[in-house]
Amino acid sequence: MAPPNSSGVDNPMSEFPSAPTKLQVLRASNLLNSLTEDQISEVAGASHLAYVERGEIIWLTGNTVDFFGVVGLGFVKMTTTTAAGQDVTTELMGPGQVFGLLGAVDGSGCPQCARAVCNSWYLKVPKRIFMPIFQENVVLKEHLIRRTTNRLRNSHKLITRLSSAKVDQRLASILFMLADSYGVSDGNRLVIQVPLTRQDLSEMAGTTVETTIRVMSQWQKLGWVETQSKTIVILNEGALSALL
Amino acid sequence: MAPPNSSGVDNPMSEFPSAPTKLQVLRASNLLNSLTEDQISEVAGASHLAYVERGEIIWLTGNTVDFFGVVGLGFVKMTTTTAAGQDVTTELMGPGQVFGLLGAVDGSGCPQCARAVCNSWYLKVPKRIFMPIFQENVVLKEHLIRRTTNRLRNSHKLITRLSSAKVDQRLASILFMLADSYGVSDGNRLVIQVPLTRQDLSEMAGTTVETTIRVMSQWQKLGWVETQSKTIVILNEGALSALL
DNA sequence: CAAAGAATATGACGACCGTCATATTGGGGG
DNA sequence: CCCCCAATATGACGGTCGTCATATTCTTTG
Repeated sequence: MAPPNSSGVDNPMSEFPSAPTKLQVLRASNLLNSLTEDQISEVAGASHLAYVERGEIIWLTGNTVDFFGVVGLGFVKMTTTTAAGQDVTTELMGPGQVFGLLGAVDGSGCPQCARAVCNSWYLKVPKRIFMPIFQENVVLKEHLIRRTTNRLRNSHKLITRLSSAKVDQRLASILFMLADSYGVSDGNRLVIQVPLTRQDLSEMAGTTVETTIRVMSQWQKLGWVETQSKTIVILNEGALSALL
Repeated sequence: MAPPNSSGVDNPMSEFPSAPTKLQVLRASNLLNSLTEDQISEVAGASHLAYVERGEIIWLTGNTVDFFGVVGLGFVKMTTTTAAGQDVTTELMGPGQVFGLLGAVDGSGCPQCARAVCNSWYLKVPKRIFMPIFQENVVLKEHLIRRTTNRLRNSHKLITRLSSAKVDQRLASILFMLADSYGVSDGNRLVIQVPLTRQDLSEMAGTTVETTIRVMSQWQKLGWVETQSKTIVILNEGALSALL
């Protein structure tokens, strides 16, 4: 994958999203922005911006990699493939979010696959450079506890939904979760600025593409949601909430 | 609940399990045993052993408590109740395991309900005493990162199962997970020393009691498992594995 | 020991949704 | 512009398992 224009300037002639700078990525990370300026400079200097296209695999489950990632622009999903060949998305990482750091900290490598949801930029932070900094930084450890706790909490919520909710409830719940993190209100419209296919949604909801399409199609006909190529818009929050 | 004999001596006249000592509980915790001897003594001195009976609630979701728990003897399950009134167990804490500490660390209180699976002893550790010790202890923070990461990993595994596996596969998977943590090999028998009802299993497998009973009943008829009042025994690992 | 309650067992029925198939639409590339 | 592929839409069918009901067994309590 030839790197596109990474000068930080939006190039209207190019289809690629403009690359953020390494410093921008690190400063946008609410986990890593607790590093000192010197440490941020050191990490930025040793890191590399990488570009991935939609669907591209960053690493596979069980791979050994010498870096962890920070999403700069776009989204990365953490997935597991079942014995039956079905993909399950356990987490979606958006801009500023770190992925793969825990594997570095506990030496377990890559317990899940990391794959780009859309064309994205991410920062590859070398473990070799980062881990000594991590070892000396108590505040970063505290932040990591909090971040990991938050992720555990979200996992518990997902478990609860998967255990008992009907598919439509699960999908509504996912839309609200996405709106919480990546939604923008625009009048009566709640615009989820994540470019997700029905396949992506189905992997998060523990169902099949066909079922996801059916539910979303019905909601579109009812005027409850609207989808465009890069967004999902919640038009009737009340109706979706009432499903829960 | 009147505290039973807590002298540390097994009383054959009593139906209550014998109480461990506070020091035993702390030393058995692979998270808390990284404290210094002085800190362990301080924590033990300020803590109280508590006894709960089967089904008893230690705290409800949303409660505010001034302690976290360490299981001494028995098991505690962390549950959420759905809008439809169904209980979902996200985690099972056994002897030596800490519950509620993350709520203390991040100030979120009790995001889940803690309930005794069987008659159990646990240590109530006052947050007021513990948190200053925690703040000064980098090794404990590192251990907590690891522990929380491990729990997050296990949650991802559960999510994967719930997303796509059939009920029998889910139950088999849960039996193996339990055997991993709490199983003892005895010849060809893998004895899971956790006293779980079909209700408990169903809450962990995201299904109903009736369905759990059907599956387990069938496996008993096939000679694959055997259940007694306090244990589940895997008799045919191969057959259960083949379901996965 | 007897009674009560909890846990387990089982049957009947139907709803949810997965599977398989086919058609249509939308987006990207040449 | 055309072609190809991916994404979405929809139908038919059937399997899994949830729901409701009832019976039996086991455990606990007085």
